[in-house]
Amino acid sequence: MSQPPRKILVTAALPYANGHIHIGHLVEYIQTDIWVRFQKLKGNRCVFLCADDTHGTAIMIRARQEGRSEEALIADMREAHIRDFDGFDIEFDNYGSTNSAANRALCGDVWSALRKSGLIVEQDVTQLFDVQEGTFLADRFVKGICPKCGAVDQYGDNCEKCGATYSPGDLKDPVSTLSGTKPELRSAKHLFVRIEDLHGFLEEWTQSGEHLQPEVANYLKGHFLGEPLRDWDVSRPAPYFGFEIPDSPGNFWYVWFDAPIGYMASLREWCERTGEQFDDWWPRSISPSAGEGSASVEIHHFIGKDITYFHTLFWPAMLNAARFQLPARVHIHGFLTVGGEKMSKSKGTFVRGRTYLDHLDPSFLRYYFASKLTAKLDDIDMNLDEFVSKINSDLVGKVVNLASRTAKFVQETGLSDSYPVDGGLFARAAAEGDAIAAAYDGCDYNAAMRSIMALADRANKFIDDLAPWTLRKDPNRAADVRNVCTIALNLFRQLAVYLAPVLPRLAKQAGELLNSPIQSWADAQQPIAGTAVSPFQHMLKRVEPEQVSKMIAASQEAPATAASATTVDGPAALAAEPLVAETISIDEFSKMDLRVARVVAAEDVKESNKLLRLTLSLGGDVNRNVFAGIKGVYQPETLVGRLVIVVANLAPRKMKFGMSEGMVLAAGPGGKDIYILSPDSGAVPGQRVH
RNA sequence: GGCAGGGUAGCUCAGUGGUUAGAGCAGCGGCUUCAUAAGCCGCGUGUCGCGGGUUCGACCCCCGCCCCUGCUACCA
Repeated sequence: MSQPPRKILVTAALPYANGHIHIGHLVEYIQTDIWVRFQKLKGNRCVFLCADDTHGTAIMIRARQEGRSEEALIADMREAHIRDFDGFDIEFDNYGSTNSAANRALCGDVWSALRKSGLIVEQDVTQLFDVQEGTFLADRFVKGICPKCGAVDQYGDNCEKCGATYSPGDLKDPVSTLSGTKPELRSAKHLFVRIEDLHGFLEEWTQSGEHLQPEVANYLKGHFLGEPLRDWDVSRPAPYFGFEIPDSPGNFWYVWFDAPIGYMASLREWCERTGEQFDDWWPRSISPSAGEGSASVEIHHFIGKDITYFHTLFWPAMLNAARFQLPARVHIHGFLTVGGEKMSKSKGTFVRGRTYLDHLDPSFLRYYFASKLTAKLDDIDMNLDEFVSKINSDLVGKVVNLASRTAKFVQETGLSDSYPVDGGLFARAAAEGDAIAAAYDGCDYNAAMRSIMALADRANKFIDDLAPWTLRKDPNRAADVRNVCTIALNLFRQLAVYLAPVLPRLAKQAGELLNSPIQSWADAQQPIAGTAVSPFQHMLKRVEPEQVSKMIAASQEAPATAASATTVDGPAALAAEPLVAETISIDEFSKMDLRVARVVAAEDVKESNKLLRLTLSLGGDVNRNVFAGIKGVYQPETLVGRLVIVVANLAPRKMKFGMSEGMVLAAGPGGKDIYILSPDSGAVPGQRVH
């Protein structure tokens, strides 16, 4: 019954600072947050850590395109991430950044341990180099013709058409997607970790059955552990946004080296803030196979299946080599699909967290995901109709309804002075607490939600059978009414405790209603009596399907609008700006390079009262950073995805906020009357306007 | 190609070597009207992907096949 409290360190994967949080990310953060809240409610000591993952080529390139520093970019994104997580009640004990002093120091520690173990080796790596941009090109930044089958537009590492794999040097007619220029082969020194030396350890750790789901263990065994492990390339030559390796000037730690160490850095920051000892929470392990004594801390990582091998091979290898305690468990979840399909920008199912919050209550998503999540790494599907009906019938119709149909009968009197005889209902539900707890602890939230809803059904039937609204008509039965409602409200409160990890707001509201705060999992074991009952207030609004469709519409990339109208147009516009009398030649016109472009990012320039910062794609990976004076007329979110016309050869202009590399065409006199030009549907980014 | 996971009622999913395979939602009929048009009762449906095999008996075990998804380290 009462085990000693566990000491648990929990991490969720670090979101990359290159994009906003979307509902796919939220599967993980909600899953983890529920687990952490559950552990805390159980009385365990639990620390929940996360951070922004900030390094790497993608960040460097994007910052360059936006004409600002990497630091400015990641600072903005971090702020947005924190705001989004907060909106979903995801409560980290510390939210750090991999670009922090703490992380640099810890990377240094781990690095020198690897050096001392003799695991670091040097090898030359030949890669394509973009001379114009002055940077080596990762495979995804090179396109060319497949050397095997001749398919065009293939990435540097493999061909999507014929499936051939090759090295970027083999690619025919390679083109850098950054600059559009032809890259050249150059070789540079890279540093590798010889993890094959740890093969035996990894075999044992991954296959022990204790740390990983069985599918994952099989995957690793089949894919990696069956043959010698290849050396892991952990450095990148300059220029690279990251930490320079102290004993190898000009080389930087690869982003996947410093990202997981970011977990530790976040812990260090938390320790500094709270006075806790780092070594108590992430000890140096004496034994390389990490003893998990009862007194020691358990480390739990929650990740998506896309980053499995980083967390189950490289990371344990690094920890082992540096003699840090290994994770007790890596919990791996699947991807989110919407309506049975991959999230899609054009279908509007690629929903950002922020967009969701503009339309819907975060509790809904928390509950919905909880009802779908199991311990397996299957993908989970978000069916929007089901989403609406689950929220409305489970949460509103079953759970909250228990309170809303009885609370007002006892508002005057409060709960009965002692808990009445209820035929064992409360006790039976209390007895299920351990099973529900086990489901939470084992990440089988689906099972937990099923059990809880079954309890809600029983409670509703109880009220229905006893019909307090009928009893109420007989003045002699006032005590019975009070007793029935006392039971009903206690059953409601019990459910609120069981749901508290998922729905912290509901738990708080239940506490306020009954004037008895929910603070612990054990609160579900004892009924309360004699407390006052506050006036009932709505706890959750039911979902209207229109809210969901609006959210989807707001997430949809604007399709070309087909407007047709036969109207009579007035002369005012022409009068305001008369036609220009002077003519130009076709040659003069053709000096202007007008292009179709797609808005791939749009954001507010805070310091300016007119400007939005737009990132325009001209196709491929050719992007332009353009400032447009349309703030207040267009919401940045509504621009993303739509096609515009840009003057591509307008001389770049340095502005206070960065470089503006073009101009988006719009009609209208200005002020609020600004109308961006769109090409007809069918146009694609990069096409020239003639 | 290989590997992993999945294919169970209209939808989303549970499930176990053994009597007539389940839940929620949707649908249909009734009751109720306290409650956020909420609640309660009753009803239906399924070749449990296909074909073999093991077994007294398989949706669950084995083999083959089909379909879906994902992965396939020096990309993130």
